[in-house]
Amino acid sequence: MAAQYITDVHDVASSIPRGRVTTYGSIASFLTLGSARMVGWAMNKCLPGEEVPAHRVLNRKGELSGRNAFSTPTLMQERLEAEGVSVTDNKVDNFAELFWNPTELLE
DNA sequence: GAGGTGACGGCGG
DNA sequence: GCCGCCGCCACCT
Repeated sequence: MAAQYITDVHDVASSIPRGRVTTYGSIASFLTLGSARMVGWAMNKCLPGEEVPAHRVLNRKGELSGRNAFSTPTLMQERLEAEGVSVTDNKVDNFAELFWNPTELLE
C-alpha cells in the first residue's frame, strides 16, 4: 500500500476547520511529500468514494484551482460559501485570515 | 519500458 | 507585481 500518503492527505484535509482553508504546499510540507502536486493528485485520486473537503484546499494564491475536478466547476465555490467563506473570481476572500496551517494539529 | 501530464511551488527575469 | 521556466513524484497512455 504505497498510497499511505493519500490517507494522510485525506486525514489532514478532513481536519481543516469548517470555514477555513489551506494550501497544497502547506499540506505537502506538513506531510513532507516533497511536492505539492502529490497533494492535488491525492485529492483527485481520493475524491470518488471519499467525502474529502477538497474545496477547503486551495493553491498558494488562494484560488480554487481544483474546481474543475469537481462534479461541477461551481460546486467548490458553492460549498465554500455554504461554510461562510466568501469567494470572488474563483479566489477566496480574506485568504490570509481564513488560511489554516496543518501544523496547528500538533498544537 | 519510456514519454507526457498534472487540483503546485519556488525562483528568476 | 506579473510572466515564464524548472523541479517535484506518481499516474496514464
